[in-house]
Amino acid sequence: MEKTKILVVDDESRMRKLVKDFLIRNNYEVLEAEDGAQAVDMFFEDQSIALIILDVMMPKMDGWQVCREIRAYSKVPIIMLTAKTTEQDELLGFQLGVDEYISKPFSPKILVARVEAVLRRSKGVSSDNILSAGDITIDKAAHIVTIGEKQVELSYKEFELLAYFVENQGIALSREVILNHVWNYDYFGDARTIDTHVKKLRSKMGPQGEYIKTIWGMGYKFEC
Amino acid sequence: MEKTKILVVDDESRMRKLVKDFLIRNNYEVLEAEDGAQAVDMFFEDQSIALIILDVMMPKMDGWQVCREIRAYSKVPIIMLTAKTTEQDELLGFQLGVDEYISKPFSPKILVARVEAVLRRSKGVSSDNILSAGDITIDKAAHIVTIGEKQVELSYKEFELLAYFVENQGIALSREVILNHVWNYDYFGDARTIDTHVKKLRSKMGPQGEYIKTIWGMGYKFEC
DNA sequence: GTGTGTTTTCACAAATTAAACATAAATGTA
DNA sequence: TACATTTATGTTTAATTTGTGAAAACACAC
Repeated sequence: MEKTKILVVDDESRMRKLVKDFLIRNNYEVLEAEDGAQAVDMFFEDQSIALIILDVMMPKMDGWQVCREIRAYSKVPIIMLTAKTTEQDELLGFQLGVDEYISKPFSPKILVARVEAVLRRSKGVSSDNILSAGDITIDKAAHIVTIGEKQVELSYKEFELLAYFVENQGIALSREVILNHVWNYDYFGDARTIDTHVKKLRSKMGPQGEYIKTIWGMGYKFEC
Repeated sequence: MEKTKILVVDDESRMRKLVKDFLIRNNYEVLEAEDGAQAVDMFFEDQSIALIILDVMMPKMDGWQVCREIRAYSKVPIIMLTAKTTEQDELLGFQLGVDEYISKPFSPKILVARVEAVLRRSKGVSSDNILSAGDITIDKAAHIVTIGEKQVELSYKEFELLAYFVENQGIALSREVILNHVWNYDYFGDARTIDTHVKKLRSKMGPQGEYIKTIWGMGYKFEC
């Protein structure tokens, strides 16, 4: 699979390098921009940028302004780097559609964890009704699941369950939570019914069935 | 972890029960008030209420008035239940600081989704379940612990215990306190059980296992 | 009604974890 | 140092959770 592209915007080259290094070490592809104008240009030229990390403090055009311009056209996830986050900032950021903050100085682990969390969130919310994970494609409108080139025949419940897993990939889901979302809220059946569906899903999905991981004592998690 | 408390205000007990049921099934704690005065009283008595769901149409004091009184002192998120939302209503609500509307009749999914969205927003943008200490990162959503670059496989209890330690780093924790938080309050087993888990945690954590320090005659403390 | 496919329940085996126990090691105290 | 306590650790036992196959319940078309 293609590496995920991240655009890092900061006027300080040292900071850009720092962030870039962490991300590259975690298998991301990194583009750099040293000011807002360049960032906006790059973003509109390269449609495959999956995430933007934006420093707030920049000469000429500050991070908020960059955010505003990009948000006028795109819902791409944006993470803001701030010296320290005040409530004011958070409120402003929220109105502008910022997805996450990271306060400087930050640890590499936090940076990567936040990046992953934001990407995870944004994955589920694709513009149309098509979800995907690895080589699995789910067309919610047509109720069709494809793995690789081949279409997989799933029953209604199996489909709903898989779609829910993919919408929440990377997140550990308890049986209770799954029941509430995939079944109706007024369903009072046995939670073990999920196990049976998971079993059938795994067997129908072939090797990709292993994407559905058991979290012992907790529930399940979908992860490629 | 503590459940999130939601105050539901409606004069019709049937409607209260309906909303309450949905919320409880999603692991919220629900308080009820049957009129505005009671709602305001309850809110100021219980500081831990995280969200208020307010019916607009109520005898004596209507939802708008309740909202006004609460907003005079608090920024607690408020969701309004309306028969049908007119632009007028929205404008008024917006001025009063209403966070969200739900039109009756509503589906349980919509209710819970809105509640979750509002709570997420109110927690600040960065509401991700990521803890860290030194080079240890804990992603509570994904149920993943990373030390340095490497992922560590922990059992359910081990994960919960480590998360609790990291959430309370630097604080000396007695066995009793640990039992009450990581195990259930109604757990009456041997407190020495903790020792066994600490042992396994330390061994799985390698050198970082030493972050879990023994406080002789007292309990344990996590510190980098 | 019959037949077909789906969903749910159930029972039991397999896997995994949690708890208990026994003993060794460490710590604090007189 | 000797003794009492407390903690660490390796091992054993018990309990819990999950996987699986099969049967029962259900839904729906014919």
